Amino acid sequence: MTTPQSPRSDTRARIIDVALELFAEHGYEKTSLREIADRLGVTKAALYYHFKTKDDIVRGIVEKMAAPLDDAIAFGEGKDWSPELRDELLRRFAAGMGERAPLLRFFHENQPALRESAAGLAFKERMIKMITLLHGPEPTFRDKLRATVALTSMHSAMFLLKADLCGPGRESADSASVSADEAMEAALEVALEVAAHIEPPAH
Amino acid sequence: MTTPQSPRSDTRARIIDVALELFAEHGYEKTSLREIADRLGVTKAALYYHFKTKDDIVRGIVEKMAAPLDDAIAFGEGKDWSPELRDELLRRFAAGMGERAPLLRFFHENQPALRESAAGLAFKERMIKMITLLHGPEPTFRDKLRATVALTSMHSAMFLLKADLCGPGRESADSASVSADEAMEAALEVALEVAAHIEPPAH
Amino acid sequence: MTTPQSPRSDTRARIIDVALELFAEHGYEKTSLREIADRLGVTKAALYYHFKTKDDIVRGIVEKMAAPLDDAIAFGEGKDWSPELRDELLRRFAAGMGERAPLLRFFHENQPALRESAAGLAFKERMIKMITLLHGPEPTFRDKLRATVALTSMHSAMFLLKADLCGPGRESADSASVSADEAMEAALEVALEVAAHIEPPAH
Amino acid sequence: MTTPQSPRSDTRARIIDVALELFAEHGYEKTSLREIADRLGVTKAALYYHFKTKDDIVRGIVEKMAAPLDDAIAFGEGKDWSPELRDELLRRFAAGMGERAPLLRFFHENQPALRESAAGLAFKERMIKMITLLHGPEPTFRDKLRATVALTSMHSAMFLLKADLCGPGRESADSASVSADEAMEAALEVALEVAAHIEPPAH
DNA sequence: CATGAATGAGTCTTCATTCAT
DNA sequence: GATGAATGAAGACTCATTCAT
Repeated sequence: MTTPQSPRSDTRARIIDVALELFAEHGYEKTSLREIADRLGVTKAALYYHFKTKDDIVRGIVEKMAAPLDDAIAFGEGKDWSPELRDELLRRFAAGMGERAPLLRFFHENQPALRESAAGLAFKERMIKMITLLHGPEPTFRDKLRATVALTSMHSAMFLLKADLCGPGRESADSASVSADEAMEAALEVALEVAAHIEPPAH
Repeated sequence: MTTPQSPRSDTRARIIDVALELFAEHGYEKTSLREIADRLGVTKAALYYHFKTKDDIVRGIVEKMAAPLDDAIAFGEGKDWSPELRDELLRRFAAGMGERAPLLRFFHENQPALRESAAGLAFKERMIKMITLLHGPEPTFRDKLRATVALTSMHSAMFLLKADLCGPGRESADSASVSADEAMEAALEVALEVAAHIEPPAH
Repeated sequence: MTTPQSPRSDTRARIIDVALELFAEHGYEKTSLREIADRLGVTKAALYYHFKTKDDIVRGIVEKMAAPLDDAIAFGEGKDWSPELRDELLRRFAAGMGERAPLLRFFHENQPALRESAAGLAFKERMIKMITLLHGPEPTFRDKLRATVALTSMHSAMFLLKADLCGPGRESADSASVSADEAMEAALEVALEVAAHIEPPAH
Repeated sequence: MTTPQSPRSDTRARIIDVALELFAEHGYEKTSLREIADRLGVTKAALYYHFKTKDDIVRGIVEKMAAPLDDAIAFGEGKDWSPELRDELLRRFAAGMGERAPLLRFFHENQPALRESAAGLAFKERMIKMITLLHGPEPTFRDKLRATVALTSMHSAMFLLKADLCGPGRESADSASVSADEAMEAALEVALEVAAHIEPPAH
């Protein structure tokens, strides 16, 4: 069903890339199909050859970019919960999403739009699945929250990265020189810290 | 005729309340001035009597709702950093923002719109200030990130709260029964956990 | 009917002055009552105390400013046409309107608005009356046209005056230094030149 | 279905024609895009397919209609000034603009709107260029004014034509029967009269 | 595969005007 | 004499979407 018989055309893939970039940067609502089309050098109508609707582009984005998340979920599902599993899940999530930062940004910063979108909800389902895998069985609300917060640390790291650039004269010696990769590394560490507090039932 | 409670029309205040409610629920872009006006039983033009522009309503929201944040900042500013100060700041932030959850939701879930808004940026500045007070002097990037993540825990708690309600058949015994207040309490605890890892320079 | 029993309030007069200034500068349509009110330091509603409607302000302008025109018309009416009368009429028109340049500008540059305005038509009537007095009895179309063109020379002079300021690098030695008064003088001369060609019936 | 006359839609051209007609008749500000669209039997949005903005329609009008003016300017530019050149320029201007009377009307009667329009200023530049060609080198202010007044005679003729029709009971025997063509002829003659007074430097 | 042309619904915004106080 | 609050109508403009070619 998801495996196409042919490369599905280059344009389709380019639309997805450009759309995600713009959605992450300017937001879903503020990004018009014309902008996407213009940046690709095609007409709006061309987009409609590849996608039935604007929301369908989101579906395309999710389908293409959520693979690492699905892999992590597949890896965790069925296995018994353990601190090691928990940490491995976070590592896989970080590895997969670190390179797909725009997707996370899009997800976190466009909830209102995504809430009304089938594709958006599908991605949210995955995030929630990931959360449940992280906190394991019989979680307290606190545990659920720790799992959730751990998953958001990546996005927070990006927020910080952008914020430091704009803020006037607030560049402490070290943080100004942090690269995106280093930021993601730090995000994983902090995520592990948070998750470490998750207390499994003492069976 | 419509029972005016106070001599000076309270319409302005009502606009702010309704607008924040709708902005948080449906998003800034998806909330039209017509919706706000309708829910208030006035015409769109009435909104323009009180606010020069849609974005100006955001400014109004921030000005009215950011007071607790400002108080917390004022409390922390000038004081020497200490773990106690850090925790007290978080407590004050939680106390102030817990009751203003919609504001936080609006802030986190509408970044694209807020990025292009003077009022939005003003609020962001406050959040960043709060972050710097939390991590104290000479922070590592990790410390900054911990401060940031701590501040987001409140919003994550709300995300969880909503997610549990909507998600189909995923109500684990305890979390379904968590009240908003309990959630905020948990959020504060997790925030304190995260912030506890902040390592001050060993002067 | 036009003679008020009292100074009619200072505000009324100030409204008229400011309105004409703005109407001439930015045009009738582009000038909002708010602009007029703001510049006067009063509220829009205050304007409505003095004038029933926006168009009524135009009526006020005409009533206050058209006096010199009426004087010239009164002077010419009833008298037998002669080249001397014609020239004297032009001189009086020039003397009266030179100081009321904004009125002429308003009239010439806002025809579309004035065409739909009772007050505007009233002023137009006066201009047409002036034209008929200028060309005298049994005019050819050419004569009428000469009279018309003569009356427009004042406005053309103002057009030139403004145009020279903006045009990039087009300031020939003499014209750049022309004052408004000199321009009006020149306008009268050219008007007399044009009118001189009017050929009266050789009775 | 609606009999498309030419392969490439002629809608753009029709918009320009209808828009100029309405702009000249009711004024730029008072003409809404809905009116233009309605008269063409299309929707407002269709206008926006062809023109980015209302002002862009003006640009379209000028680009399409100013050709004769450009031709006259091209003819005059570079040539040494002489009374013959001056008169030939006027003749060409009259020939070109006589058929485009609405454009002149639009220009003269909508200055406030045109002053704020790039397209409007572009046309004004041409008019000013035409003026400078007419008066030749080292003009006195009077000469410039004569050139200006000469160019306005066409518009004054139209003013007269319309005035006679509307004015109540003021139709002198001959002028009522003047056709548009005759009026333009008269306008050219008067223009030549005015321009004849231009005094070139006695080099 | 893709475009050119067009639509319908809706957005923010502005304005002249009104009226109780 | 004047204001504060509000309205109704309208305006320019944008956008996702459609469809014949």
